[in-house]
Amino acid sequence: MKTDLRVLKTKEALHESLISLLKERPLESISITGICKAAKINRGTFYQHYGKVEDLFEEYFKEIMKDLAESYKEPYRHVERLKTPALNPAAIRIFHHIEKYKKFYFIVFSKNVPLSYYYLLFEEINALMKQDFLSHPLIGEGIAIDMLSAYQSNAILGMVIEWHRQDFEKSATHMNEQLVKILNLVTGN
Amino acid sequence: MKTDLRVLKTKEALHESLISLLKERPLESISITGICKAAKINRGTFYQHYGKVEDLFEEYFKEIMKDLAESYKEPYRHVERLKTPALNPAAIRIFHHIEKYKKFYFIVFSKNVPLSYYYLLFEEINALMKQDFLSHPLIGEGIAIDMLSAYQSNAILGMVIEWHRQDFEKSATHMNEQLVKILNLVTGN
DNA sequence: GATTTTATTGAACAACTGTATAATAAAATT
DNA sequence: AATTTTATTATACAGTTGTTCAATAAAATC
Repeated sequence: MKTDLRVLKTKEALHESLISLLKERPLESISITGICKAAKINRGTFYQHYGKVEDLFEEYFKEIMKDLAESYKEPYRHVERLKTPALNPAAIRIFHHIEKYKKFYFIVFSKNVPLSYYYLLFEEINALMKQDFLSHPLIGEGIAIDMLSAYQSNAILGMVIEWHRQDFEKSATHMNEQLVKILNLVTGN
Repeated sequence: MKTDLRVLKTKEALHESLISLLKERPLESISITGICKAAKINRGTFYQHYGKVEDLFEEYFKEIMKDLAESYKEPYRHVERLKTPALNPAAIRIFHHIEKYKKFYFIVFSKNVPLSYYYLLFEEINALMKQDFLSHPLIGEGIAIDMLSAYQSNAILGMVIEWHRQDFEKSATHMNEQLVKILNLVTGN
């Protein structure tokens, strides 16, 4: 009794409708009425599952982030582990993940979108960063581990913000190189 | 011919109306119609200056951020400059500034608010961070200065996010201490 | 102080929002 | 296969949104 087929069909139709509308115009100009018309779903049904257009996008965005989460499980073949505690799987994967889903991250980092998308991404990276710190007990005196991981996670997202500001022109590999250089600089090369 | 008195009055009335409504209910539940009724301003006049409720809040938020910008001009009396390049005036002042305007930053960092507020804060800190890096030419090989400053600025905002998540319970002074400790750790104490 | 400029008002309109209800259709359960 | 449960639909309604327009009032300019 978990997933009624009708609900699955409805959500699928709404998802596809949103995606197809997003190819034509920006998120903020898309109305609930418009999505429902395109999806041939009653507007009342939309409200049974979501409250606003952004909630629908958020659900879709979570799907995309699953790809990020799963990519951690792979052994990191291509990048050998560096001595710095900040360069962990989260950091290594994030740029390539974003590059892969460029189109969506253009939206996720756009001005008029709710802060909640940013938080979703932050929480994902932060959780892995924290986990990595906990398994490397080399951390220091009187520092709240939550603060440290928030610091490091968001530092990487800062690079993503700058990357987005430059329309994701640089490659993910280049971003990783920049990160390594910054970490080497900051760790006192 | 710069500031028509009527415009000033209108904006002032709308600002005050928004602030007073914010004391009762959250930003997302406040309508343009409601603000205008309370301000005794015609709704059409609102649209002459803003597009949505969030734009009005943004204007108010910019006023508050002027306080942050101005606080840099004071000599930093209370904190002696540390050797690390990351601890600059921006970093030093930010926590106290946010503590001072707690109520507004609860909104600025809330989930359903547009990402643009976050960006405003980021840009403010980032500009100062960059400026500080440029005056300290000790920066390294092949690192884009924009990336480095984005990294450092947003790292600090990461701490603010965690701080907000804990309802700003810790003091600004405590946050500054945490920052110094993290920088000492990361710089290789 | 008279004139010009322009912001504000009030009204009206179509579209969208958010909510509710009864009827229907499609699943799940037995 | 019959029954029960529940998601979807169709419809309706009051309120909000975004826009336009002529009339008015308040500033700026001369």
